[in-house]
Amino acid sequence: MYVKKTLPALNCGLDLVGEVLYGKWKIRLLWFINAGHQRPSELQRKIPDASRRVLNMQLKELEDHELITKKIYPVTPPKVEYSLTEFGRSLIPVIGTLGKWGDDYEARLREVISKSLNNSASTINQ
Amino acid sequence: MYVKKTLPALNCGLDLVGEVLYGKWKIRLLWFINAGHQRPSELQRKIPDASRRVLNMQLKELEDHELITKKIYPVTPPKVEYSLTEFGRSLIPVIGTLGKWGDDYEARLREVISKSLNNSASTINQ
DNA sequence: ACAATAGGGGAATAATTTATCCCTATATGA
DNA sequence: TCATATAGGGATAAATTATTCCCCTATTGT
Repeated sequence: MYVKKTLPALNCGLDLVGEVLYGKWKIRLLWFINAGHQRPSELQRKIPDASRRVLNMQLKELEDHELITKKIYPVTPPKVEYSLTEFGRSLIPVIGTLGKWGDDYEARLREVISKSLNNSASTINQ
Repeated sequence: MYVKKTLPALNCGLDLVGEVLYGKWKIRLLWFINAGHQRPSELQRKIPDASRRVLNMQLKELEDHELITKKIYPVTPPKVEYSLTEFGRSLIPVIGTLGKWGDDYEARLREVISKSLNNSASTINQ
């Protein structure tokens, strides 16, 4: 298992938020769980660009940070459901704000993102 | 220069936000620039945990994404000032929300973060 | 002549994160 | 018997991100 070699900086609130939210899919995981997609396979279908493996790992971290809980039903085939904790739920409005900004500026964002992608890649990358 | 090999997913607003904000120091850079710390050396002093190099790289990306502008004064020793664009300024309330959540739950966050750090590292890492 | 200041950039390397591949287990349906 | 669905983990490879080290510019002060 991988162990961090450098300790994170934890000065202000922003550092702390970064520590629990920094991960490519974490915000989306929280968002989808909140939206009622609680089972791993559902989440994987919702986020097809992420590998199964990394979703499990990030879910584990969210669980370690007490933003979600995992309930395992002792049935076959196995059934698992994730839910937001009270703590995790308190993050939802914050993520909502983030998503709203993204939606509000969607066109602008697509423009600047594709501009800077083209900028660095004249080379072929599929 | 490094060129991305996998294209980012850009489905919803959250994906787009992620694309421009995902970077270890970007949010803090925006925050400090907004707070009036506009010169590179100031920013480096404010964020001593980041290397000078990576701050320059992330500032460049923020500039490419049109969230900040860079003004170079033709003097010696050189003087550079970053400012938020109108677009970048629109992000400040969002970052504020994020930071407020971090501040509100500071104690709780420190607790869960250090718990999960200890959890994985029984090994020495300074 | 040399150091300090202010700002940067290239190359190599280290650290971290994500992806791929393959394996486990049980029950159901073809 | 074999495929499918469900959930997950280990090992390894690849991709990405960040750090370190060294170099360059020009001026002012010692």
